[in-house]
Amino acid sequence: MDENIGTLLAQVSRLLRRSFDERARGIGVTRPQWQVLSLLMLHAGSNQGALAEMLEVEPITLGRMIDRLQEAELVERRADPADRRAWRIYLTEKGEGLLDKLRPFGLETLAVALEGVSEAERDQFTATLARVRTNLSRKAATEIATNAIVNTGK
Amino acid sequence: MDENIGTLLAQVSRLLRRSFDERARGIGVTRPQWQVLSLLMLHAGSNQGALAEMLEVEPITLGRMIDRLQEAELVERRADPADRRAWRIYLTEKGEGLLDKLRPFGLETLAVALEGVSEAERDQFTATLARVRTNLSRKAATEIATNAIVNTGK
DNA sequence: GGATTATAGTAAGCATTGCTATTATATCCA
DNA sequence: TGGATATAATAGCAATGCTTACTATAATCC
Repeated sequence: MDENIGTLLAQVSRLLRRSFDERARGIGVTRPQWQVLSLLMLHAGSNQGALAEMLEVEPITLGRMIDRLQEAELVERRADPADRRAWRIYLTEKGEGLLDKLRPFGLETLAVALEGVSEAERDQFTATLARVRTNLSRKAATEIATNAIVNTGK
Repeated sequence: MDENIGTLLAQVSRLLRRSFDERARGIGVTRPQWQVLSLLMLHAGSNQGALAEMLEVEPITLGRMIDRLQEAELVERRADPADRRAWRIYLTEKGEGLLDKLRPFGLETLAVALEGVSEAERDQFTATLARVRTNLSRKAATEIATNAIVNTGK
């Protein structure tokens, strides 16, 4: 009975990363790096704290990923004109080009992972994952608490 | 649209680890270490390769976790009498005692994570996770290929 | 029986991730 | 306005995890 949900989830997450990394190895980008690049396509100019929050990692974790991506010339830090503590992060042209190459690897990894899983099951699976994320997220916990106070104290 | 299943899964797995580690910090054991200890309760005397396979990690990864658990006197390596290359891994008494303390933390973490997820949804979720693990596992891939040959060449 | 091949485990090196602590800058409030 | 507090980012340490390379031992095959 190792079919504990937590263990299973950890295993699947690791296998998924390994599967993507095997495919993308030639390109020299890991899955977490790819996720940062993808996020930057949608949220160019965000600062490190905001990106960390979107990815549910600690700011220092994201900061070091940006270090490496900057070293590889895939992203660049630009000073925030309004806040001298903060950096704003942008994809470089090289980074944008790489994203186009990586997309097929992501799709292929997911296709293999979800083979034999119906459309309905995928939707249900995504919904449950999203719910669990909300349950565990520090940000969500705070908001829920705040709402509770607001609602109770109406 | 960051609701990519892969990203979501990685986030949830990370949040789950963080949540468990927050609870178990005082005890000085991380979630992956706890998983190794739990596995040893069911499969005492396994060698490192077998444990690594059950956890879907590489042998070297498990070997170093055993190093640390042995250093903490939670497990012990005994020489395999029939194979001088191999170690057989056993929980110590201290390790068994710790497991009893950790179990509530694991249950609490999972309870928080799955709040608002019905029994049926949990079963479906577990089933999908298990399916994805099979799809991504190297061992499974080999077995499937083998079965295909066997079945085709009947 | 002896060479070849396979298996168990370890070593080195790197990336990812977290914790706590620290620095620099903003913001708030009295 | 000036001190307290909050926020953005970084530094150091430790654990996890993978790849490649290596050693020691077993198993196999001619």
